[in-house]
Amino acid sequence: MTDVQDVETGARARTRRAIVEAAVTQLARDPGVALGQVADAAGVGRTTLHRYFPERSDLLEAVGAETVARLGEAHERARLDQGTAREALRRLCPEYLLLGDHLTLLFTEVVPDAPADGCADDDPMVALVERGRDDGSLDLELSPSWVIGTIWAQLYLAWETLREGHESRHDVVQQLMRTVDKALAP
Amino acid sequence: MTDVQDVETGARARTRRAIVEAAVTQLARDPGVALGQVADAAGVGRTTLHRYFPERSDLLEAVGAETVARLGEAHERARLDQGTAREALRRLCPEYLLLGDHLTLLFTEVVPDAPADGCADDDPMVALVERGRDDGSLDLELSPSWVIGTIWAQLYLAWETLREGHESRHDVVQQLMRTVDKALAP
DNA sequence: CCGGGTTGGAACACTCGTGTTCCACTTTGG
DNA sequence: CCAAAGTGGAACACGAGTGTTCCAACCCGG
Repeated sequence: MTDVQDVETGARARTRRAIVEAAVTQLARDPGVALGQVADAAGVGRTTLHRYFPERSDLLEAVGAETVARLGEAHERARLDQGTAREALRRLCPEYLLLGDHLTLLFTEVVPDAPADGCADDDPMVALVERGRDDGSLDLELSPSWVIGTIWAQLYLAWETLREGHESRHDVVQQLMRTVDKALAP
Repeated sequence: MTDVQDVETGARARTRRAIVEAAVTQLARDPGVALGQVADAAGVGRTTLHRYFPERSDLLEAVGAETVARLGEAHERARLDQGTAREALRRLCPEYLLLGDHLTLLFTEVVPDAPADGCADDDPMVALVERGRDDGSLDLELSPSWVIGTIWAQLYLAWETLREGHESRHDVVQQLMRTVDKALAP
């Protein structure tokens, strides 16, 4: 039983990581990118890529797993269950922004079975928003799905702005927090 | 000299419109959609589609022109130069929302030379935001490009929400206006 | 030093979308 | 009613991406 999280050392593991990372970058740029281009970006031959991921869908699955894992880490670091929902949200946004291209993948849904923008029932974001409505830290006139959608939309804007390179991360985070906070406060 | 805007009547014009409209819908769903699928959606043969638009780029160009035209009409209807910038913005949002799938095309930039999210200098949106910063109806701590980005991001969210069909247009417009207004007010 | 593990390139067959040509059919306007 | 315009389908060549096989070269550990 070779689990997804094998011994992440040695040549094989290193090659595998390189391919997945390159795939994340390239897929974020163009969802229909050719596998040969991913291989080039990873610095490996196309043959090698196919050795690790026989079919395109296998690679997409691996990328999805990686994204989900990163998402989970972000949730942990943000300690979502501490303080009011709004405070938790203020910790969560910068963490999400660290996901980089994974944000693009989540937003454009190029990846299979990755939790799309607030569609999963076990999404911590859903629970967080529910809590925010209870503790009065969120605007009750906005539906939960709209609140979640707004957060994702602004996160995407923040990441795109950052990727363009015209504004510093500090400025982007500042404006992201300000916008989200004002929009969602009661 | 057969201009883009011919006598928009007769069989040819009707067929042409059907193809372009189908292309807008299909391209919004999948930017890499096959031309055969566009032809099917338009209710014409693939041969006929190629008769009107010899190459894929020709169709994309026509779709882009259509989008730009619709955008212009929305700008006119919103009477951007009347009242404060914030008032104009409140008229503009619902108009933009009427653009439907064209919003998706603008947002995902599948179309050539269509003014991407606030990248064009002659974009009325840029002028509007400049005015808003002058007349004090917009938050000065947010950069102009962030303000424009926020508007587009929320518009896209609104359209996607509407397209899902879980909320009425009235509710969506209500939440869109409330969110944008709160986020961008000083 | 040697042998297994790993790699990359060449070559191949296959699928799919594209763009083209040709021809028979239907519609429409004079 | 009849010719011209418009249409749709079949068939074709072509290119690009995919997935596979085979083999020579390389690296690293025992």
